[in-house]
Amino acid sequence: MKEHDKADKRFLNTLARGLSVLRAFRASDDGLSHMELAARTGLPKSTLSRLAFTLCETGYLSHSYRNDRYRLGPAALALGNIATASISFVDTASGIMQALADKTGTLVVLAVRDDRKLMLAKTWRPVGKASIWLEPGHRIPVYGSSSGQAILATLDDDRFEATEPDERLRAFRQQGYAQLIARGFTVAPAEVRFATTINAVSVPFYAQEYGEPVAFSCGALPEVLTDARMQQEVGPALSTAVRELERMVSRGPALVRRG
Amino acid sequence: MKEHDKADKRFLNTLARGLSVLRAFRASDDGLSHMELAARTGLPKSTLSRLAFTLCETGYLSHSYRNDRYRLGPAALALGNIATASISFVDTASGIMQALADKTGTLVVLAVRDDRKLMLAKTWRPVGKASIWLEPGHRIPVYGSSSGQAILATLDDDRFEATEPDERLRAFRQQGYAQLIARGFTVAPAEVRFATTINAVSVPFYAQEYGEPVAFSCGALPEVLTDARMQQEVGPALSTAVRELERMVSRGPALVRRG
DNA sequence: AACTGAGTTCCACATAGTAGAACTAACTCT
DNA sequence: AGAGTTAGTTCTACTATGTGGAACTCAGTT
Repeated sequence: MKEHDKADKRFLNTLARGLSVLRAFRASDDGLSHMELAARTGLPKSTLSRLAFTLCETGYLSHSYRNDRYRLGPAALALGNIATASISFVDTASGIMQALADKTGTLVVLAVRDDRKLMLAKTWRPVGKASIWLEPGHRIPVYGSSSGQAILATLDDDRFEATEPDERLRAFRQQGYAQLIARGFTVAPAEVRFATTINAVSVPFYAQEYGEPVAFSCGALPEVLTDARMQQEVGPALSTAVRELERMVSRGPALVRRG
Repeated sequence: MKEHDKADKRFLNTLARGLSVLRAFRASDDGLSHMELAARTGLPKSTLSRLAFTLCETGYLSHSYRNDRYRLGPAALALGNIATASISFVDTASGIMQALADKTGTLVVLAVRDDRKLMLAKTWRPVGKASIWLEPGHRIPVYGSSSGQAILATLDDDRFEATEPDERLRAFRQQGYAQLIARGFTVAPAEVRFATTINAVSVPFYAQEYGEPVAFSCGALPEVLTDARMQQEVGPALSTAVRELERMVSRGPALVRRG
C-alpha cells in the first residue's frame, strides 16, 4: 500500500519521493549516508537506492566517492541560483539583510507562503555569533508566527479566504493589520507564539513574481531579543531595511497592495 | 515505448522527468507557461500537467495565479541555499568573485564536473555591464573549455581514467597541467575552443566536499577579453583570487592534491 | 571464520504512470 | 454573435514502471 500524502490522481509519487530526499538535507549536515537518508525520509532502503541513483545521475546529488556520503550536487546549487536570479528582489535584499543581521545580532529570514505553511527560503546570520535554530528549508506555521501575521495582514482577501481560515486566524490577521498600520511591523502576541524560545519581528514585502507578499523577519532568543528591543530598535530597523529594499526595486509597500 | 535516456533498471523515469522540468528554467526567464515547458522539455502536455501539479504541491514550482506562468518556487530557493551553505567555500567565494567580476569586467563562473560535462553552478556578473551568455545551470563540454582543462589537470588519475578518456582528452589534460605549473591558470588553445565567441581563463580549486576540483573562470567576448589581457591581467588576477579563497578556507591549492 | 551492518540487486506483483483523445475554457476574428 | 483557434486539464485503456521484502555482496569486527 501507499502512504497517500496527497490522494490526488495527478500526484506523482515517485517524483514527490525523490524531492523529499532532497528536502532531507539540512544546511548543517556534512553529507548524509544512505541509511540516514532512509531514516529521515522514512523510505525503504531499496526504494531509496533507486531514488538516490537517479538523483546522482541527474546531478542533484553527489557521492563523494571516498566517503560514502551523499551531498547536494551541482544541479541543486545551480537550481538555487536560477531561482534566486529569477526572483528579482532576493539578490538585492541580500546586502541589506546581511547588514541588518550584523547590526542587530539577530537572524534575518525570508519567509514565503507555501502550502498552508511558511517556508524559510533564505536566512542571513550575523557574522560571528551563532544562532543556529532556523535553517533555510524549514517550515513554520502561519498561525503564531510574526512572519505569518505580516503575510496574512497584507494578503488580499481572495487568497486569504482560499485558505479556509478559522476565526482564530481571522483575528490573528486582523491584529497583524492593526500592527502594521500603527508601527510598520508585526510581533506575534506572546500567548499564541508557536515557539516560546523565539522572539521575532516581521515586515511584509510584496513579491512581484509570486504576486503576493512574503515576509522578512528578525529573530533571536528572548534573552537576546527582548520585547523592548523588538519594539524600539529591531522592528523599526527592519522596517527601514524593507523600505530601502522597496526603494531599490522601485516598488511600493506591501500594505497598500492589499485590495 | 520510452526514450531510455538511461537504460538502467535503477533509473526512475518519473523522477528524472520532474527534475528536467525544473532544469528547463533559465535565470533570464520571467516565468514559463505550460506550453513553453512542454516545448523545452519535449514532454507531452498531459504528462507535463501531472509533473507540474506535483512540483507545485511540493513547493518547487509556483503558479502566480494572476498570470498563468510557472516559476521556481520557494522550495527551489531553499534547496539552493541549503546546497550553498553545505558547500563551505561558495559563500566565501561570493565576495571575492563578485569583486573580481567588477574589476575585470568579465563574467566569473564556478564550474563543477557533472556527468561528463561541466555545470556552471554559479555565476557572478560585473555590475552594470551586460554579458548574458552563460547562465547558472548551463552545461559546457569538458573538452575545449578552459574550466575543463583546469579541472582535468588537477583531477586525480583514477577519476580521470574513469571517464574513459581518448587521446585527445589526455593531451588536453596534459597541456592544462603544464599551463598551471607555468602560470597558475589555463586558457584553452584557440583551435580546440568549444565556443569561438568566448574567451576564458580558469583556475582550479579543490572542493573538499566533492572530494575533487572545481574551477573558477573569467570569461567574456574576445574583443573584451583579448588573449593578452587573459595572460597578463585577468589570469593572474583570477589566480590571486582563488589563492585568497584557499587562504580564507585554509586549504592548499588544487594542484598539489593531484596524486 | 563467524558475525554484523550498510548498501545493492533480484523478483513477482499490482499499481502508478503513460500518451493520445476527448473535453473545457478563454481568446480572436469575421 | 458564432465559428475557429489555442492553451490546458481530465479521461481512459494499457502495460511498463515502480514497489518493498528477501536474498545477496562486500567490508569491517571480534
